[in-house]
Amino acid sequence: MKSNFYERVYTVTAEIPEGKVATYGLIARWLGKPRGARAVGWALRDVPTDLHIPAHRVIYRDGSLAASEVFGGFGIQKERLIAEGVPFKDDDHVDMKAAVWEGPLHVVDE
DNA sequence: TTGGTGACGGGGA
DNA sequence: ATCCCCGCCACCA
Repeated sequence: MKSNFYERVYTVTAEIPEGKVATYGLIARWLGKPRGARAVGWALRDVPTDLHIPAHRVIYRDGSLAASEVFGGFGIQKERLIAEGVPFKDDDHVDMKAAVWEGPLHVVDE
């Protein structure tokens, strides 16, 4: 059993399929921590780049993206999402209704 | 152990 | 939509 919250966040995030996105709160919920959204954001902030975790697919509940500086530059996250086919509602909001991932079909142990 | 911190989220004005 | 405030959580000095 891995009590390591970070690892569990990475595991679920790694499962987000191309063209789909998830939110911090959703991931927290799948991990059994409905109120742990901030902790998820914290975990994603420290993702080792060599793990190839698609952290850019995790966005805000309202479809907006992370601070422009976070992914190495203005618009980087948006470009990557568009390249994967993620539908946008407008210039800076993902079309959540169509792009949110349903979530892992299996239970994520604690 | 305590306290500060932040890639959050929800509710109210 | 925007701003503000507050509760939550894991981390790290």
